[in-house]
Amino acid sequence: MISKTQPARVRFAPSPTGRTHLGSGRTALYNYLLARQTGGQFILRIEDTDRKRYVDGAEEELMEGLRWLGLSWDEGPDVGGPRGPYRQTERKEMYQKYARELIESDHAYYCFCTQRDDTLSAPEQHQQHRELCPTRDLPIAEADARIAAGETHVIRFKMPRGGSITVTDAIRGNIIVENSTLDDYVLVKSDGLPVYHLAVVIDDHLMEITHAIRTSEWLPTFPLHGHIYNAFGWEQPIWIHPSIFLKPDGKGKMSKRDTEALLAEGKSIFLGDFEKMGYLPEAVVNWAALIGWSFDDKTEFFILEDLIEKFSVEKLNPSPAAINFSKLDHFNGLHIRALSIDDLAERLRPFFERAGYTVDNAKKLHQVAEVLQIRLANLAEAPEKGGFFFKDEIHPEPESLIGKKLSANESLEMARHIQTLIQSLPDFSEDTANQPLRHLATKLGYKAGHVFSFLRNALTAQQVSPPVFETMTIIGREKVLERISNAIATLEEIARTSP
RNA sequence: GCCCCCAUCGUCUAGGGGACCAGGACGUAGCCCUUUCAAGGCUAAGACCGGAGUUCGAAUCUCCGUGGGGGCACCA
Repeated sequence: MISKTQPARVRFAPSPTGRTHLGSGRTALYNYLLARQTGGQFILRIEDTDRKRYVDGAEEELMEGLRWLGLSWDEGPDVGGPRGPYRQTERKEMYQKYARELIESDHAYYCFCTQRDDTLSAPEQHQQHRELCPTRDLPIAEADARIAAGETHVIRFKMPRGGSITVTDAIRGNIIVENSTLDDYVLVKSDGLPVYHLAVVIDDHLMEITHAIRTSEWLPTFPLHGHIYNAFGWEQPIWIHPSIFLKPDGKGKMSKRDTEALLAEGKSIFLGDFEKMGYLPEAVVNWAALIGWSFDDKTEFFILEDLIEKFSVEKLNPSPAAINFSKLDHFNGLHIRALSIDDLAERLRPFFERAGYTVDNAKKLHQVAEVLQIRLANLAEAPEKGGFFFKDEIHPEPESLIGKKLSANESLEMARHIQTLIQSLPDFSEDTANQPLRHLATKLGYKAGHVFSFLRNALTAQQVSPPVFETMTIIGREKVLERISNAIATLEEIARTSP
C-alpha cells in the first residue's frame, strides 16, 4: 500500500526527441497526482543525453502540453530547484564521477571495443559482450593509460555471470531474472555522456525520488537498474510500471506510421493537437487517466481535483490497453456540458474567430454558447453548427425552403402567413410563439413540421440547427424578419419559374 | 530466436474463493421524449482464452499450454 500521507517526490523524465504523446501525458499525470495527493513534489527532468535524436523545440512543446493539461511542476529546468540541474546534459560531470566509482568498486569496466566488430563471425555476433570483451578484467591503471593516450572507450556494467536478481514493481510484484540473460550494458558512451540506465539511477537517487513511474517498456532493463542500485549500495524508489497504450485496434503500440494515419483521419495522440481539435484539457485528462486505471465499478467522470484525491497505484491495471477515441468524444461532451456558460463562451470564442467570424457581442456569444452546449462533441464544430448566428447574410438552399410534399406556391403562401404572424408577435419565446405558429399550421392545413422547417432553413440556412425559438431570440427581431423576407423573395423566384 | 510482462463483453474496466445465471462505461440496436439535431430516460445484444489441478465451492489460487504485448542499441 502506497502511503497517501508520506510526501512523494516523483519525476516525469521525457527525452526531447519529438512530439509529446498522450502516453507521456498520462505518465506525467500519474506522477503529478501522486505528488499532489501526498503533498510531495513533482519534478520535470529532461533526459537529453542522446544528442543525435535531439529535436529542437521538443522541450517547449512538452512543457506547453503539460501546462495545457494543468500539470504544474515544482522543480524543473525552467523553474530550477534544490536538486538541479534538471537537464541531464548539464549533469555530465556527476555521471562521470559516479561511473568512476563503479569502475573502482569493480562493478564496471572500460571497454575499448569498436562499436560494431565486422571481424566477428555470425555466431559470435550473437554472443554476449561479456564473453567477448578483452578488457573486461584489465587492471584500472592499464585502462587509464590507454585512455590517457586518447583511445576511445565506453564504460560497461560488469554483469555477474551467475545468479539472479529480484526487482519489485508495485503493480506486478517481484520479477526474478537470471543474470545469464543480462549482458554488460554500456553505461557511458564514447562521447562521455551516460546512457539512460546510468543517468536514471544517479538522478533518481540524487533527486531523492521516492516513486518512479514509467511505462512497461522499461521492464526488460529493470533488472539492470536493480543491479546498478546494488552496486552503489543505494536504496531504490518504489517502482511503478503502468502498461503502454496500444493503438485503437489493439494490435501493438503506436508507430510513426500509425500516428500519421490517425492525423489523416482527423485524430491525433499528440498533446499539442488536442486543443485546436476542440478537446478540453479536462476531457483529455479524464480520458487518459482511465486508460489503465479505474476508481470503482461506476464512477468515470473526474476532474483533476477528483483524481488527486482518488488516484491510487493499487488500482493501476497491468495489462496493455487500446486507446478509444470515441470515448474521448464522450468525455469531451460531458466536460463541455459541465462548463459554466461563461466559461464555455470564452473557450468557444477563438474557434469562431479562427473561422473568420467577428465576435464582438459578449451577450450574443453567451447565448450561442448556451444553446450549443448540449450539441457539441468538441469545440471545433461550433462554427459549423452555429456560425450563422454571426453572419450578416445567409443563403439557404432555395430547395430547402420548400416544404416536404408541398409545391413552391404552397410554401410561399405559408411563408407569407408565417411572416405576418411573426411580425405581430410580441416576442419569440416558446411560450408566446409556439402555440400561434402551431395554430397557423393547422388552420392552413399544414403540419407543424412544415412551419418549423421553413423557419429553420430561412433563419439558419441549415437543415439541422438549435431549436427555432431560441434561435430567433438570439438572432433578434430585425434579423429574423430580414431573413424571412429574403426567404420569401427566394420562394417567389422559384414559384415564378416552377410553381 | 532469447528474455520479460499480460490475459473478463468489439474497446476501457469492476471483480481479489461463495454476495456473479459476472456489474459499469464507450460504441452498436430499439423504444420514449421531441419543430431538426443533440442531450436525457428506458431496453437489448455482448465477456470470465484452453486444459489440468487445489477446494465442499474458482472469473478469482497453482501449473502447463495458447494468445497478445513489450524488449533485445554507444535510443530513451
